[in-house]
Amino acid sequence: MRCCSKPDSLARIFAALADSTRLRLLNLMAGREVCVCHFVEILGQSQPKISRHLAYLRQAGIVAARREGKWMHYSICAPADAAAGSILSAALAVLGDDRQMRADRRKLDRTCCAPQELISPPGAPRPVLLAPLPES
Amino acid sequence: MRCCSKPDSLARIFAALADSTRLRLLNLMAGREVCVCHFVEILGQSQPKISRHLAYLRQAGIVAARREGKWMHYSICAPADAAAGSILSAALAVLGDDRQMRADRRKLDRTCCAPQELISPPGAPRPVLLAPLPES
DNA sequence: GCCTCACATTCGCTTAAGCAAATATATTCG
DNA sequence: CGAATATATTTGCTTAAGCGAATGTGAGGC
Repeated sequence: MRCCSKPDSLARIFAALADSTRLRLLNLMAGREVCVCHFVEILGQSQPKISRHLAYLRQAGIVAARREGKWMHYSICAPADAAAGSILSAALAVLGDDRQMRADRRKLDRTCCAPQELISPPGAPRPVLLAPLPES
Repeated sequence: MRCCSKPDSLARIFAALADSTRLRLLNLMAGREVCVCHFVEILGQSQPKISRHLAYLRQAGIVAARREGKWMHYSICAPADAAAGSILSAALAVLGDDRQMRADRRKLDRTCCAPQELISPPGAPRPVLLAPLPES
């Protein structure tokens, strides 16, 4: 399996969290599965950029992807390493205190609960609520 | 003050933690002030390398340096940002579960409690116990 | 089969990180 | 002041990250 030392694996988790775009993505995924189109819409950034960061998170073992027709849904999954999981939980908890992060989540809530009112291409999937992380 | 957005400041903390050498340094400093010579000795890495990583941590606002004669002592200080502080605490807590980290700390304990027995240049300062982080 | 939509990936570029080796600075001692 | 010790910084290099722009791919609809 060519696994690396534990300190390295911890460092890798921190590296995955060391980007504000990725933090915003994770914040939006906290507790729910989210479709890529919503990320693009809420962050207001280019689709390739969002996609690349999602790929990074997936490779880091932090998020899982699920295809549903044309749409891809992403959600947070507990990392294999328990220590990494506890760092991730701490990070998500702290994100909740941030203004920007809360604003992002409000936007997602609006997309979820007042669907065709303003945003999202018609027919876009709604964000779905998920159980919280295994180790909270 | 040219301060940056909160997500960016959080990302910066994670970046500071995203290196295994820096994690080992922080682990050794948890709860105590440590002299550079001990870092070099325990990690078994070059002095310039250690010094650069300490400079990085200092710039990130995570550690403070204190000069005492020829020796420099480093210790963890609570970051200005409370969220960053709570991430740092979580990180330090998790490090304690790691084999390598515990081995490092044992070495430092030996340097501290069985002084001239084997290691350290004669006259090197002893690591000093400090109060734990403000927000633990 | 072709077109479109929703994503993903590649390319070319710029910037930052990490390293070893060398050099500089500060302090103490003689 | 000069030498020695402890630490910091610079230099030159290699590698990885992040970005926009362009291109590729998989699923549905006609």
